[in-house]
Amino acid sequence: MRLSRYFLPVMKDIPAEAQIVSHRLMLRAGMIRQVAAGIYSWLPLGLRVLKKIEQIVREEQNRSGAIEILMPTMQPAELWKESKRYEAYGAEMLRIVDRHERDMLFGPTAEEVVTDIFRAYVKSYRDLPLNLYNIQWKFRDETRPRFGVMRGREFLMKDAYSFDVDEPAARKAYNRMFVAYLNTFARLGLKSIPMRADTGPIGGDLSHEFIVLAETGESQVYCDRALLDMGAPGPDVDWDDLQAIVDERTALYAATDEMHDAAAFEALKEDQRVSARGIEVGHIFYFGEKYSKPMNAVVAGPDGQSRPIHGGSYGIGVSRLAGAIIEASHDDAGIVWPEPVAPFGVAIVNLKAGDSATDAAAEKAYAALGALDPLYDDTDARPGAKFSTMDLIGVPWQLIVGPKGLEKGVVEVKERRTGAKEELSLDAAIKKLSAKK
RNA sequence: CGGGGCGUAGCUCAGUCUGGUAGAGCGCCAGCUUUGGGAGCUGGAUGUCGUAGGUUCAAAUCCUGCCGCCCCGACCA
Repeated sequence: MRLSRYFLPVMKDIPAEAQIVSHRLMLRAGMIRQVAAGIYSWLPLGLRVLKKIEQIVREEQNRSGAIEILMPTMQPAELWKESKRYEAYGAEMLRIVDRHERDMLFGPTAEEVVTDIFRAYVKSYRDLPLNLYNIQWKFRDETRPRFGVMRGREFLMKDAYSFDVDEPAARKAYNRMFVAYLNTFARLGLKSIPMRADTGPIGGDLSHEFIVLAETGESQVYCDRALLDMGAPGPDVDWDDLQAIVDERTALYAATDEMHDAAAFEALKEDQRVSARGIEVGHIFYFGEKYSKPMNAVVAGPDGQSRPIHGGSYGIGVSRLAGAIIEASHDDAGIVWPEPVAPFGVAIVNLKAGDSATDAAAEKAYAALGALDPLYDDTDARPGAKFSTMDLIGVPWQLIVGPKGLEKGVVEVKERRTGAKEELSLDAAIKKLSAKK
C-alpha cells in the first residue's frame, strides 16, 4: 500500500475523550472513530488488525473441530421468552420493536438462536459432538461504556456453542475450547492465564476466564507464577484427550478478584505469587441443560429415549483484543504490534520522495517485499514526521531509504520493538526482511 | 443508575467569573526556503460557540429545559 493513496488519519494531539493508552493510541493511529458512546467505526488500519485477529481466532476454532456459521445481529424476542432470559437480561439488552410491532432485540449473545438451529436439525446422539461458532457483532447496552473498544457497547465476539450427549462428553468439548484458547492467545502474541471464574448470568458450574496481564487491566488478578512460564500446548495435541493439559493448568492457583481465596494464595511461596491487573479476553462456560431443557433441544440416545443435550458456550472478545494487545504491547512512541496481527508486515520509508535514486531504491524494495504486505511511505513529508508516524502505528519493521545512506550504499532496517537499527545494502535488507515471512 | 465534570475551528484548548464585532497553537490550502526524528517564513480558508427557549439595546458569556460526551462508583465478552 502506498501511503499517498491510503487513508491513515493519524493525530498528533491526544483526544480528550480517551484516558487509557490503547484507546488513545487507537485514536491517534487512525484505527477507530467513535460514533456514539461505546460504538466505533473501524478505519482502514484498525480494520486490518481486527481482521487479522479474527482470522487467527477462526483458524484455531476450526482446528479444535468447531464449525463456523453466521447468525444474525437481530433476534426475535420469542426465543428469549422461551429460555426465560428475556426478562432476566434486563436493561443491558437493546430491545427494538419492528414495524409489525414485533419485539426484537440486538443480540448480546446467541445461545437461543443456536439452540433453535440445533433442535431443528439434530435429533440423534450419533450426530454429536457438535460445536458451532460464529464471529458476529453483539450489543450490550452497558450503562457506562469506556476504554474505547475494550469495553464498548457494540463489540465483535467469537461465540461458540457445544452440544453433547452427556456431561463427560461436554467436558471434552470444554477442554477443546480451553486448549484452543491458549493457542489462540499465544498466536496473538499474548500470554493468557486461565482463571477459575464466576459463572455470572449465564449460569453453570464449570467456567474459566482467560486473562491477559496488563497494567491498565480492569480486574485485579492473582495467580501462581508457574502459569506465566507455561507455554501454549500448540496444535499437536490429542484433541480427544486433553484432560492432562487442562489439569496441569487448573491445578495451579489463579483467580480474579471475585473468586480470590486469600488463604490459598498466601499458601504459595512468596516468589510464586503474582498479583497483577488483567484484561478478560475470553470466557468459557459449561452450563449443562440450562437452555436445552426449556427450549427442548433433545436427542435420542442409544436407548431410543430422548434427553436434553449438555451445552457450553465460549466467547472471545475479538474487538476487545485489539485494545488488549496494545495495552500489552506499546511504548512511549506508540503501538508495537506483534507480527501476527500487524496491519502491515513492513514499512518502507522514503526519506526524500522525488529524489530519483531514493525513489528507485524504495520502489525496488516495495516491489520485492510484496509478500510482506508493505506500507510504502512515498509522501513528501519530512523525515521526522515519517518516523513518528511509523513508530505510532507500530509496524514491526521499518526499511528506511534515504539519500545519505544510498551514497554509502546502504539502507537501514529498524526493528520497531527494540529500536535496533542495522545498515545493510538494499539487497541484503530485502533478503533479511523477506526471511520474516 | 447514583455522584462529578465538560460541550467554542479537524485536534488540544483560551475566552464564560465581570454580557459589547470569535481567538491561539497544531492541522489544512498556496508560495518560497528547507529535508535523517513531528521544519521556518509569508499569505489564506475553516465556527448554526451542543440545542431550544428566556432575560437584555446587546448573550459563547446570565437563567431554564433538553441532548451529547467524559470521569469515579455499581454492572459487564
